[in-house]
Amino acid sequence: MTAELTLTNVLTRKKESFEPVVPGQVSLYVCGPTVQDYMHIGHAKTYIAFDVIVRYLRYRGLRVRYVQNITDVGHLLDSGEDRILKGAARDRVQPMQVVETYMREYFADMDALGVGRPDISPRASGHIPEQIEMIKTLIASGHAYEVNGSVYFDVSAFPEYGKLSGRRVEEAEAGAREAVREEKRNPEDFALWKNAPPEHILKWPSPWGWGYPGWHIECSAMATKYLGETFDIHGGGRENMFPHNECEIAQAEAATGKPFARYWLLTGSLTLDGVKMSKSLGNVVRIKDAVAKNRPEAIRYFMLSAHYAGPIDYSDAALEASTRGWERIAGAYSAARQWLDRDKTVDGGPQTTEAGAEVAQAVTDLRARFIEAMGDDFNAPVALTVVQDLARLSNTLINANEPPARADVAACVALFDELAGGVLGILPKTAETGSGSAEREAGLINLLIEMRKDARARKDFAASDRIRDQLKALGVVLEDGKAGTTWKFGD
RNA sequence: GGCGCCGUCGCCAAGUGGUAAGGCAAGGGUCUGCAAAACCCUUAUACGUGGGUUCGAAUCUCACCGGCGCCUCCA
Repeated sequence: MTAELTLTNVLTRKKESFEPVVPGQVSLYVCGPTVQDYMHIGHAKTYIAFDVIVRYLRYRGLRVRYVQNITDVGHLLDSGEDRILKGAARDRVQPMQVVETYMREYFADMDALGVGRPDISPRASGHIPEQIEMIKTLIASGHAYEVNGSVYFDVSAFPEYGKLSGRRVEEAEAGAREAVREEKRNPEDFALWKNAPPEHILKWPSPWGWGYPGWHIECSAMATKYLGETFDIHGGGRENMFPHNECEIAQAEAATGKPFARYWLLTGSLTLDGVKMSKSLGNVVRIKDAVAKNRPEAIRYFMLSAHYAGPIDYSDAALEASTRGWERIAGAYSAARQWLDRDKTVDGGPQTTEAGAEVAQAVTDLRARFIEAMGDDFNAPVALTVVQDLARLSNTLINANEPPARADVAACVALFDELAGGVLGILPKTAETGSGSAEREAGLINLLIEMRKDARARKDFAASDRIRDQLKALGVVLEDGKAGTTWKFGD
């Protein structure tokens, strides 16, 4: 594949051609979740976006190392203090038990959404020595200073601070408590290490006494540890651009003297019915609840229907519309697969047709359009339209008056698997080769379809409608097409 | 207040200098025992508003209006 690969680099505010540090390989770091509560659909947007980006890069033949951290310490212990520590005290559980619980929930949610696991999921609590080392380096180079057992980054010692978010130092405002604020030389300085009050449960020994790491140092330390001092892509949600991502850059570049991530990809935010989700408004939709009400593939379709860098508004109506759009693709895929299965046992169609060359060319064109769309800053919305066009091609083929060639239908199915399945991950899971019971189920349904076919042949429509209605009550929908009856799960 | 993103058909959404993709919804048609699905046709002379640049702008520029995100933990 030689199609171009460009992406919008937030750091330069330009669309650039992607050139990895090591040709053929991609090092990617994405800011992961703070595991202190159930994951919500905003997380789903970001991680589905990077899941598809990683799938596409691999599809293009690149070797990807995908690192995504788990924040289980740090700022969690600061603002999350009441939640974690009070809750932990009340329930008499260790903070790490809380963290463990939600980390498992996070992975379960991602699995349900078909989001592939990162290659490395480093936890902040497991990299305290690395963080301490980096802090020591920063102190030695004059970029940080210690006060009362805490260490702060001296923003004035890093002139480039603000280059990602476009903010200038003078604009920064300290958000820390007054006591902490007074310790700092400048209000915009931020904590690398915090002295632990006696009531803190999670704390570690350090050269500056017992304490815990600051909010941002984990990402700098873990990204450079697993990807190198300079790596290719850093991703995350746009709302973390400042201060989190900005501080990551400052820490890492001040410590190593080298550029940190070369390309920054930030995802747009998700709103719910037009407003931001927040716990105080009580309008947070958890992933597990969304998955209970919608097909995971349809949720992916919805998230991919808008460009990753832009915003998206979640609502029941929007999900409904996306589900309909997804069903067209899933239906076309399912129908084509069933056509192939039937064709094996019944009278096979012609192996080639005059239209064959045309179909082959169409398939080639669709693949090229897909690769080009995704290669242009991962334009998934356009990629989806290519899959929609494939659905039209496939549907037209198997519903035509002239029976299609088996090879043509097979080519459509293969392209569905390759693009919609492999890269976008939106093909119905139930259509994949299933367990023994799934095959038995399919066999039973096909038996009923045969019996209904016989009933229709002798004009016994009461019997044929009974089969169709009863199956529908069981969640199996029959659809009569030109080439025979297909079935799908539905309501 | 500062930084940044955005405003394209009823809804969602691509397009970022060359004359408006796609999906959903709606209307008409074909197919069907009926139904569903599918397929075909129709639906923005128009891209928040007003100027400017250009042979030419939804695309560049200025102003204004409106929405959103961040500036405090947040994907």
